[in-house]
Amino acid sequence: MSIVEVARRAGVSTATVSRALNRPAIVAPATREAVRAAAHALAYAPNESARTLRLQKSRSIGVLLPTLRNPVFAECLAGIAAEAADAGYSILPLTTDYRREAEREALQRLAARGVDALILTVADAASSATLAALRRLRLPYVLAYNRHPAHPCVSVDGESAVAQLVARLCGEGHERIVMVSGTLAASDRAQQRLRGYERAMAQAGLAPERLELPFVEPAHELVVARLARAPRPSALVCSNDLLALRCLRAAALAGMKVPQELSVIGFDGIALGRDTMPSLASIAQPNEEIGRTALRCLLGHLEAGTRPGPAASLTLPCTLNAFESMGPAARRQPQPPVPRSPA
Amino acid sequence: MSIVEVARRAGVSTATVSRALNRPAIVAPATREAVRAAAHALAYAPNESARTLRLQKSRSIGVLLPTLRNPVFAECLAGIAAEAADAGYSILPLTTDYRREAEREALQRLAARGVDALILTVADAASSATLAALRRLRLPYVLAYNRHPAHPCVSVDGESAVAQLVARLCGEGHERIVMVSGTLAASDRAQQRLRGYERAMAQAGLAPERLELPFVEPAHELVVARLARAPRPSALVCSNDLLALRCLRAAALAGMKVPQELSVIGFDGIALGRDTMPSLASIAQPNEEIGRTALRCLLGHLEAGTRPGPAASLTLPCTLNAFESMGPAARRQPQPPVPRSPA
DNA sequence: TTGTACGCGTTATCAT
DNA sequence: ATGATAACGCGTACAA
Repeated sequence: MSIVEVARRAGVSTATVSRALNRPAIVAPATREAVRAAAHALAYAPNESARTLRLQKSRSIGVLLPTLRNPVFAECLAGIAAEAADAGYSILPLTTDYRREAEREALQRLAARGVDALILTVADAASSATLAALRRLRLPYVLAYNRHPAHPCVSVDGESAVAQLVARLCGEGHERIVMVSGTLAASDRAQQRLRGYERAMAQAGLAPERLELPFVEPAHELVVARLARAPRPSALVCSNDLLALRCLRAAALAGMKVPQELSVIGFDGIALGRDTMPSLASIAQPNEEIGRTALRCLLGHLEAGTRPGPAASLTLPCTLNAFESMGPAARRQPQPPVPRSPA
Repeated sequence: MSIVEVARRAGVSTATVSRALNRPAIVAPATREAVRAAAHALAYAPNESARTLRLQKSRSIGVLLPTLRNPVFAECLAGIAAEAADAGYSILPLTTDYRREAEREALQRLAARGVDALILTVADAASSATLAALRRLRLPYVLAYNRHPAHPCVSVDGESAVAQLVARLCGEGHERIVMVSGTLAASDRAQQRLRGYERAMAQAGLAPERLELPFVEPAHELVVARLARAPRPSALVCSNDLLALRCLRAAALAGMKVPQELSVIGFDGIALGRDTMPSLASIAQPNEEIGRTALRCLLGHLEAGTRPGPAASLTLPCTLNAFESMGPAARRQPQPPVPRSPA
């Protein structure tokens, strides 16, 4: 089913077939149609490997993500995949499970596969050996979620978003706000969010407090234990939605009403947060849009024959989903009950 | 950075380089080491496109899934990806968003990319035009989640699992059990689960009742409305966990206590179900294992030069996660309160 | 044990 | 407007 069969069937040379299919304008209408008919009849599809070898372009994009078990990255990949499909590109996804060695290996494999460009989320852009290796390969790339002045990044300003959130919480009377995060070493995003929290707390003159949760295990107990201990927090700002969901459960286990006695806010805005009870307040990132944007950025540069540099970085807006799990702080002194009917 | 440079640097022919790297046993130890040193020094990685063209094998597997937004498929893909990485294979994932036309297109693209085999989840195996086209391509493939006697499938027996669950619920006093499902046309799995429900209800002499929820929207209102109407259900058996989560929320909105007044059971066993309040009871599928198994099955056949047939089908066990959201039916007649201390 | 030469399927260059 | 041909990088049959 190669171009040779099509050529034979259409009674032309292989060169003409190639031209008729790739640059229809430069062949005679009659031959063009003959070729098309033959190709259609044989259900001919050009062999992409041969094409890649010849053109030194694979029309494929490598994607390096920490995991697909976190809906954030699954959604991002969905965005990348949709946009790639539209443009006739394929994607080669590889996950690292947050292991730094895995990043290097994956990069090698993607390079060998001849991807035209890469979208990646690394553990820590500042210290990444992977990025150093990537620069040497001179492959176009864009980071997703990571933020670093030396690299082209499609990301959100998590630090400011968290700072704004904390400021808002303070404005609503919260004084005991605890930041819940996972293993900081695994994610520069978590570090940025923590910075935003610390900045806002300092500005409000409040003492910061951090609760670090082990990565894999639900670990509700740790949260429950903290919630039971005085001074009890009035708000939990969580580094991501998966943690926030666990905090919601922990609050229930600890017997604290959300949001009356405790506000819980996540980060990511995963779709499932709309279905919980209470629904999960969260700083929502446009995950799918991050993927789509990163891919479009790359394609633009590929067409132009250039590579995205730090100047190509884009900061997408995140929005606060002020859902049910957040509210103003409970008053310190309980008020008398509101009378049923106006006096 | 081709094999030519390595050959030059090692002072041998390209043929020797190829042999030294692919079949080390048949070259002299000294040359072998020289070649390895040169390859290492140049960070040489064989061009996969050239290799694919020459060998007519791409060491890549196409993966066709409905969506990545449902954690079920994201987890499955993670399993496929992990197993593929171990075996030195790449994966090319494409999603269809439950659109049947998209299945055909995707198949064409995967074939053009020269994948060695395919793993796919189609809307409905019985009526799939995609599967017909696939057979004509003579590409090895395995269906994941789909179940059909004419195809090799890695799946679970959802029908029996739901039937058993319903039987158990009946045994625990439930009499008003409603099945909640999405658009049936989009998924033969949902149809099978419904059959299991209907069978068990018939066996118990109970009247079946189905609540169909529109696919995308949360649609809590529909569930709330049904919960408010007499006769109120005592149990909701949901076709998947995403629906079940919504039912959990709907129950809270309707003021029904779970599981005391209403049991809610899902299907899939997504990881997030452990973190909700109450935790989500669910018939858990081994999603990741389904992916891994499908891939291993394919690789085994690729090695043997054969193609999996219907006889290669595997049914993996699913397990009932009897978490907090399910319990025995409330007694019809309220009992007198239990005395605090024994008489 | 190693080297030479060919072909995998495609597209671009250069003739015609 | 079309055809012949070389080249992309690799693995292998065959020759040495």
